[in-house]
Amino acid sequence: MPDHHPARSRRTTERKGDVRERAILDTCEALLAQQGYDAMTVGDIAQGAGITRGALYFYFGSKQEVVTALVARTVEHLWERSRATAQTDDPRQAIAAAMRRTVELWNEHGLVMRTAIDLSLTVPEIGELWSHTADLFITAIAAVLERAGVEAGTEPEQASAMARALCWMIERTFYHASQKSREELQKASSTCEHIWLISAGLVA
Amino acid sequence: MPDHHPARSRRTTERKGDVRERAILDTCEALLAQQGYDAMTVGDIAQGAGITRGALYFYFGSKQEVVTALVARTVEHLWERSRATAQTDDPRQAIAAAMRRTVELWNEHGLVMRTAIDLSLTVPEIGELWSHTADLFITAIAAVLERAGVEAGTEPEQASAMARALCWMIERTFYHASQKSREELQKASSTCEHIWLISAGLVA
DNA sequence: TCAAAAAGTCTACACAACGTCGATTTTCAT
DNA sequence: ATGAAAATCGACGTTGTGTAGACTTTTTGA
Repeated sequence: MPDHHPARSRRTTERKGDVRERAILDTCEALLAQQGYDAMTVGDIAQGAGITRGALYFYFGSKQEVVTALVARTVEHLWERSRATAQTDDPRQAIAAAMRRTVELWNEHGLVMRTAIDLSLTVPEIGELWSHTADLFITAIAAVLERAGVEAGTEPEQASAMARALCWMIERTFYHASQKSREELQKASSTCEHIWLISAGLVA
Repeated sequence: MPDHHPARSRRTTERKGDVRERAILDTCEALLAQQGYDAMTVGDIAQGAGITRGALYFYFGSKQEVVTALVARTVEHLWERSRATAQTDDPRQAIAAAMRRTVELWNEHGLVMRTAIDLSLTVPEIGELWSHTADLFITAIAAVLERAGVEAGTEPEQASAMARALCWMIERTFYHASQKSREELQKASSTCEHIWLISAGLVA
């Protein structure tokens, strides 16, 4: 709506701060991998981003806010990615596709996802982001179960509740497997897919 | 080997320190419920136990050590309790009994169990305790699956791997449900039991 | 073009919690 | 009752946090 200059792409300039902000998040992600959340200090992040602590506080109010922003950035990816996945009517294919996608997501973003899970209790904002993400998955799983013939509803043995349990199974199994290796993750995926299929009544 | 006094039961007296130590752990558990791990300070624990910080460091080297001891104490309970459970040959009954027992454990010790899970990554000792506990459950679940006819082995679709996934499903589902209410926990239990039964091939 | 406003940065400070130390008091077995 | 071991205390040094105010760079618009 604003900005009528004809031959100009959306945002004219990229604020210097935008670059720094990205540098901060990138550094945070790297440090998270190297030292873990507790060991990582605000000074470390600032240093890695090429500024002082004082300057970092211009961008974020605390270490928690930095990590929250990092999680938000990552979760954004997940959502985009999920939206972009082709839809299938055949439950079997839908399940296979979902598991394949999930493996990719954990391979790419496992570290941040694990961090998000770990901090969900401590940092309410992150808990919010993660539980919202989980809800998306639960809804998707429930839809597949229903299409496969599982009775719809929220009672303990109906689709919604089962989808929730399956979602947590996948989350936790992948959480552990992604800490070990890609091979483990792949195996874990097979197991989860198998249980999902059985739960949907799609296996003898 | 030492101590030959005939008419004396094992430990003659209970050291004053033993009482204090228990008081510290009790206080820690209470504070954990009230404020959570991060908010809880060593000073708080000491005060709650009726001593100063300095004195507390006579018993434990750090806040983490205190919590680790608390987790160890609780986990001890779990093991005793599990050992004391009647064994059944009928898989259906075994599953029902296991789930019933699990609900009880989470009702009684949910807070500490959740704390143990949360700190597993940060505090290696706690991670150790918890993963060992999980292994016990995984072994038990696998045994039931095998007795129900699931092929034994560690490949992705065999008993061990499935048991692991089911264990994480139960852990995570109970983790969340126990934060809400006993009713939620009960429902969660039904759902998990259902999926376990299906996975064992015990449901049409 | 250029000056004022906005954005970004730095150093220094005050604070909270941690863990340690040495001195001191209490407990307890003989 | 007494001496060694157990338990307690208060004070100290350290580290990491978040804030404040002064300073520099960048952007904006007349």
